[in-house]
This record gives sequence, structure tokens and C-alpha cells, in this order.
Amino acid sequence: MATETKDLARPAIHAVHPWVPGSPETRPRHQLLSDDERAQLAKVASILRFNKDEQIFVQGDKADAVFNIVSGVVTVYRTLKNGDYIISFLHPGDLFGLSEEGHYLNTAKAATSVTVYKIPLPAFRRILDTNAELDVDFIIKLCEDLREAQHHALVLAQKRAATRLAMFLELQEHLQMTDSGKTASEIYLPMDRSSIASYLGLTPAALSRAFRMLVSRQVISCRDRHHVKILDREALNRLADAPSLGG
Amino acid sequence: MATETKDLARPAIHAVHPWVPGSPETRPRHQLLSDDERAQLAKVASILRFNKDEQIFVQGDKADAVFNIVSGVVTVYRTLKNGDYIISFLHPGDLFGLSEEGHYLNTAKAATSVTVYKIPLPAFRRILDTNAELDVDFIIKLCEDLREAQHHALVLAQKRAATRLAMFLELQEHLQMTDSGKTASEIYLPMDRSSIASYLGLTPAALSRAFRMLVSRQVISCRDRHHVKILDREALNRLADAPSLGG
DNA sequence: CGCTAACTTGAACGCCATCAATGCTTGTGG
DNA sequence: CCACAAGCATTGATGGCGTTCAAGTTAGCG
Repeated sequence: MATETKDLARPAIHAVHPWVPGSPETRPRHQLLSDDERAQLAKVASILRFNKDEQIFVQGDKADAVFNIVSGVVTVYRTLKNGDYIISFLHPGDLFGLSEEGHYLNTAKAATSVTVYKIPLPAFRRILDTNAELDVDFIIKLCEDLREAQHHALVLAQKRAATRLAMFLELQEHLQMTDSGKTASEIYLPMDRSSIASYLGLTPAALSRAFRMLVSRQVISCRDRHHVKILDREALNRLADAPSLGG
Repeated sequence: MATETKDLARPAIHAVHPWVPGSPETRPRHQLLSDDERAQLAKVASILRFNKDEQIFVQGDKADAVFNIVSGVVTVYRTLKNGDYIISFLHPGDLFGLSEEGHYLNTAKAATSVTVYKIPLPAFRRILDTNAELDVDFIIKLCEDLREAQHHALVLAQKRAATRLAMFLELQEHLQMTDSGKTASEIYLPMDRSSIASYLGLTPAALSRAFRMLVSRQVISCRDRHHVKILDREALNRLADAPSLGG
């Protein structure tokens, strides 16, 4: 079960600005909220902690709160009659639980140990109504979510498994780069293989073969199942550009 | 070229509310904007008309305006090194041109003859800053866009062509139902086959076979390439639920 | 009415799904 | 600390489906 605690930290939302071009002072992904906004949210929010694989909310539940990730990775997926489909992996500074209609459309579960702020929906809407600044911040964040979902669709539209995997790895590297600010030589993949497979619209078997293919071509190397190093970024980029199938 | 005109109509945004459950007075998709908001936007907007296949903006262009569809259908696509990928088909009451970062990420072109409001970005941001109501409306609309993009990903995650097509047809029917309010017995598909194929991550050949398959099974019938009738809704729904592949 | 582009259809190939069996790793209890 | 079990990941073999390429057909437009 999730345990409730107190913490000095504050809710935070990270995003790139949709309308302001990148500049020295506006880093690619920056903290959107002002100290005042963060304080306001902190007043109505509670901190929750979830262990790996615990569900944060379930598809169909009455939507009574939105969540803001402090640490850890959250998996969002939808259950159809024929199985689960992973929609996104969320990271610290992300917001979730808000794209529903009275009820949650998706299920959210902890991919790792996770700490989140839970913001009750009435309080959230009240703050939105009275704080124009915050409104804009959420708009910016939603634009980012939308871009990410569109990118996911682009990945899924690719026909070759290796292409999808290459695009996924580049995305993960990019996320880690912008989150930590520095370029890590090794990509950390907290989720397991079948989660990646689901996100990429592949079977675990096909994903495994795609990994093997990239490794055998010396494009990447796998220290273990959660740590991948890019050996040949240019080759990876070529693969991500979806070469035609039958020469 | 697009021709600029004057019109009595006003900008309008249609969406379902993410937080308020459906109720008699809140129809599934309703007009979000108040008369005052529409007037405010009308003051800074200009009406443009585009003929079929004309581009409204191009990927990479400096983003200087957002658009609101009055009539017609708009195709949004992204060009990668290996071709074009259709991201969405937009309808009257939709908003586009806002999920970018200083430059448009996608290209928008008229799928049919199209009438749109063009709202310059500075004016748009000014109105957002001073009008909290409008902020919330945009948040609601963005939530809808996000749900739609996630649905698109769900479609693309399906492995069988017939499943993707069935989900697409159900989506189109649903769109027409909520747009016009009444349930039309015939679905109108304004876009051409290769556009649908691109949206579904298929080749035109595969899409054609999927259509043929649904027709031969008496699930649908095609009056012509743009008018499809659903003969067996239950069978269509079964197909959309992605039956397992190998018996 | 003829032209052009889009769509359909056909045949062969290749990739991925499927199923099944093995190997690895994680966690649990002796 | 090791033995065992259970789940996840990999690997192999097979077949189906979609891609590809090409040819034929239809539809849309001047």
C-alpha cells in the first residue's frame, strides 16, 4: 500500500515552452511554477509513495485528483478487451490524471518506487480558476504531453521493429539528457522488456530480436537489461530514420 | 492561394469536458466559448479560405498564429526523412497550430475546402493572459486533443490491418455523430485512401485489402470511395477489439 | 472525351506474430 | 548462504500478414 508522508519539497512541473524559442536562460525544460504557485499547490497536495507495480489509479475509477511526480517513473496504460497497451512512461515533473472525463481513462502504476503529489480535483480546479499564471503553465505542459503522444504515434507508425526501438532509445536518451542536464553515456531503462514491447506495439519476442540485432551490429551494448550504451549514434539515427524495408 | 474574407460567424471551440461527467445540459461536445470570448477572438482573428490540398502552414515555419476551423477538414502531418506521416484529421471547432516550440512541428493542409480563423500568436497570448475563462477552455480542448492522440496510438498499436480500419471507422462515425448530433447511417470520409493508410500506419495496398475484407464479410458497404455504410456494427466492434491473429 | 493520378489487384518475399522450450534472475524459504 | 521456484527474457521453428513491386482498373478533372 501507499504510505502518506510529509516532505519539504514542492510540486514542480517541467516542460519546454511551446511559443518561446530556446534561449540561454530558458533552458530546454525548465521549472514552470513560481515559488508562490508551488506553495499554493503544496497546501492542498498530499505526498504519496508507491512501491513498484502498485497502482496509483485504475481505468474507470472516478477521477478525484491529479498527480505530480516527485521521483520515480510511472507507467500509464489502457486495458482493452484484448490486453493492455502502454500509453506513456512519466517522469519527475510530469503531471497525470487529467485527461479524462469524470473517470480515469487509463490506469497508472508505479514502474519503479514512486513519490507523487496528489492534488484533489476540486482544489485543483479552484486554483486554476483563480490563478491565471498557473493556467498558462498547464497549457504549456499539456502542449508538451500532446507533442509526446504524437511522437509516440510516429514511432508506432514505423513498420520495422528496429526502427521503433531506435526511436525509443533516442527518446529515452533525450529524456535523460534534458532531465539531468548532462548527457549520460549510458541509458537507464527502468521498465522491463515487456513494457517496452507494449509501448512499441511489439511482442516481447520481436523486441528481443530487435535488441539483439542492434547489439550484433555494434550500434548499442547492453550492460544488463536496464542499462544500454549507444556505441554508434549515427547508425542508430539512420535506423530511426526508417530505411526502406525490401532494399 | 488562400483568399481573405469577412464573415459574421465567430471562432468556436467544441470539446467534451474532462472533469464534468456527461449530463443532459452538457452535451457530449458543446461550444466552450461564451459570446464575449468569441467576440474577443473575432476582433483579432481573420478569416481565411483554403482550397483542397493547399498548405495552411509548413513544418519548420515560424509559428506566428493559431487556427480555428470553421468548416472543412484539415490534415496534419509530419515529414520525416522517409516520408510523410499523418498525425490527425481536424474538424470544425478544432484548434491547431499551438503544440509547437517557436516553429511549427507539423504541416497542416486542407483535406477539403476549408475555412479557418487565423489568430495571431501575440494577440492569442494576450487574450490568454487576461482572460482566465478562456484559459480553462483551452485546457479542456488540449485534454481532448491529448485523448485523441492517445487513441491514435492505441489504433497504431494494433497488429492487424482490419482492426485498425475498424477502429478508424468507429472513430469517424463517432465524430460525425457528435458533430452533427444525429447518427448518420453513412460515414463520410473526405480524405483519400492514401491519407487513411498513412494515418493507420499501413500501405495503400494493405488498406485496400482491409476494406475489401470488411466488404466481403458484409460488415460495411462502400457506395463510393468516400461513403461507407456500416452493415453489421457488432461485427465491426468485434474486429475493433483485435481478435487474436493465429486462431 | 481523353488524360492523369489514385486506387485496386496480383505474386513473391520478408518481417513479425505465434507457440513452445530454454535460460536467466529475482525473491523466498530452508 | 544456498536451493528452489516463479516470472521474465531469450531463442528457435513455423506460418500468416503486410510490404513491395508491378500491372491493370477506376475515378476525377480539364
